[in-house]
Amino acid sequence: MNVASTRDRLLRVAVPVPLRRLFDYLPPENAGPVQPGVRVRVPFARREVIGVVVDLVDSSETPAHQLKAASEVIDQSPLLPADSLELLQWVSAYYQAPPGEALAGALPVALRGGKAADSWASRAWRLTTEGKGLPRDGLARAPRQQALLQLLLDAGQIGKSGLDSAGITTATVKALKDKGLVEEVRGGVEPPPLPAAQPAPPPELNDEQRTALEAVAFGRFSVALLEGTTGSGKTEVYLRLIEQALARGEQALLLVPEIGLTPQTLRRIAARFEGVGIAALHSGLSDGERAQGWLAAASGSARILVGTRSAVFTPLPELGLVIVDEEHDQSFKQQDGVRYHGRDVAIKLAHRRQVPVLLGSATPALESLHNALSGRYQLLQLTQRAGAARPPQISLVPTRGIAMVEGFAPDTLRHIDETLTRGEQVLVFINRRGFAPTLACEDCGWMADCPHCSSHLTLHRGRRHLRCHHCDFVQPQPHQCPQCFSAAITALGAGTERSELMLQQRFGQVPVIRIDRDTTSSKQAMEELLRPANAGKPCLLVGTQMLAKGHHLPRVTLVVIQDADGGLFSADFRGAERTGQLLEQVAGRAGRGELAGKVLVQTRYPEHPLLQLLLSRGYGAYARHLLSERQLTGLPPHTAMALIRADSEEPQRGEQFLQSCRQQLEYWQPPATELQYLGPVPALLERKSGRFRFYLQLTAADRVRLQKLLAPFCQWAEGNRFPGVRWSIDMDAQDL
DNA sequence: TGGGCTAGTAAA
DNA sequence: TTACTAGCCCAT
Repeated sequence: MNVASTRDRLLRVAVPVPLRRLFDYLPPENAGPVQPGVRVRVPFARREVIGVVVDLVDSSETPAHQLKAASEVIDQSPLLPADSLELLQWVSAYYQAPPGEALAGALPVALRGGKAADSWASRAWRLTTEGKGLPRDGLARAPRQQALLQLLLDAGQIGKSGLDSAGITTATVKALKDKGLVEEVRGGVEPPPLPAAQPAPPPELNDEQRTALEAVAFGRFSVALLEGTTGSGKTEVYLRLIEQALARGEQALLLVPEIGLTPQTLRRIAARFEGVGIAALHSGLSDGERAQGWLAAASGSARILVGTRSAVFTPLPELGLVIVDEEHDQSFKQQDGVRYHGRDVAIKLAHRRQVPVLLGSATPALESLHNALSGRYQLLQLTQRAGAARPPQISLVPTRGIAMVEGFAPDTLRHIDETLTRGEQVLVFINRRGFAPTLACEDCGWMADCPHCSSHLTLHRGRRHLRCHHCDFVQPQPHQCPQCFSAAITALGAGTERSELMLQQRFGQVPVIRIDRDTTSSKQAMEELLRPANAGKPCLLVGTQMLAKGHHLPRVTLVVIQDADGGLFSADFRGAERTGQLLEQVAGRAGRGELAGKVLVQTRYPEHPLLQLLLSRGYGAYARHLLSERQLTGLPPHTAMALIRADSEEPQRGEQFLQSCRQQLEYWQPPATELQYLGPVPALLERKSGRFRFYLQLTAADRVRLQKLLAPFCQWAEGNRFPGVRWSIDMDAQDL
């Protein structure tokens, strides 16, 4: 591509607005050559925005007199390379998302504005020509400057870390700079430093781990599902694969769920790969740190990228391996904006780049399991717990008709007591934070409901308020019924706060540690709270699913699941799958060390066939059973599903909009076995933040059929006005 | 009569 | 999404 040919071409720009199209611009006056992937500042309506050039074209559908010129080309070289642009355009097409939003979502926030990409480049210093001409002892009267001069004469240039280790301050550097002897240069971008770690020797692999490792072939595309029981050493397989990728001179991408990226995990990776550039991208970082990590990965200085969902869009020029840990985790699916699934995009990425991808989980998503069983993916299994650990013994504790003590059966309390007496640790899992899920009046039946959502308010006694967990509405805790003024108002049910209090009163001799979103709001809080547990002292941990994932607590020998029934009767067809995953993950926290583990599952329905199946034969058999049920009912993963979601303040508006959608769609594609419509139906949480929510469900024999229908549908819906209605497409929706 | 609010509209 | 405009209400 020569300079003259690019100069006069039009820029096809993805602008960050919710419109499903691109916009063409003239290049700015006196602009040099422009390449796809650079950011540009462009006039848009009556303002200026930052967009990304996705293509250079010779002609435009926009009449020439309407074309405006871009005001500035921000980047010299593409911020997003061609393959990232193509992946993002695929995402935009597959998820029916506006291209500008997909592109903007791929850039770290700090780069979405017009900030220069080299703002995060490391700074280094070297001698100017004049400086180089000085004799070695030319600054004898200023010993510190003399030392720096000698260093620079020997090393050529020196960075911040070099200065630090030589004990030279920036004041000295500035002095030489002012004399015109030293100049600053911009180096590459280095990833932000990780918490310090003690290097640890890698553990021995067992036969299963070795087989799994050997099954992954580098240098070409393949998908493998690593189905490994909790504690079976999946992480060790990941680390060995990463090691191999690094040895091949390639970069490795490790995607983890939102709460999986703990300092503990990062330390483990840092400990294994000392001296290797590792970038971590997660929500706990500042915008600057994120940008720095992203750029370090994009420039190749970071060889390992560990990150949540959105890290899948980070450019990795030498990518050789993709791993998705806990691939079943819900947090991989974006719930608003561009509703992509991180795991599925990771597979697409690996396919495009012709590299292997490994999906790991103790409780695979039915989607992945289906692909593995049908031969599309390779199935690798780890059935033995690593080291001396043995699988926990699981038993049901029936609670129907039993006199319960604040949500605990007498039997359960006895086991807790015995375990603590032995000096071991107990973990109590309650999937509900706060003190109680609602407050009710005993006299008139009033209940504390959210004024904006179709849900109850949760009592948070510590903060003396009622809070809605869906919209964050807060009101002070009432002490009499607002309806009949009776003082007899009771907290119904139990959350983590209430159980913590009760357990404290009963087992006050050991620390009771509560882990939920309310106690771990600050960055380091979780680690801080878990310190006594990690120290191995007897203690009681009470928490929500935050506690269910990824923590290795070798002294926990008893796990109590306070209420297993929640998801068994869910209206969402994925309810049973999720409950199974959660129970298996929580149960997996027991007995990870040398001591045997025990799991108590409290339930009102001990005879429930699904519960029986899960407990007697484990998640593997349970999931395979659910898969056959889904086949009979024609549900994903045996079919493809998309939702058209709509919400409005007035309930009829959203519903009517979806009604017209259905009419339009049926006109294009009448219902048939290969394509079925359901709805409009109200969402499970019908009202949220003052808006009524409905969806129209499309189920098709294959994805292509849905794609072919949804693309024109979006054009149609975008071209029409539906006052008061907000709508979106949710391809492969995970929640109803 | 003008200020302030909302609903509607266009974006290259 | 954002920024602006037309139309409307209501207090002065």
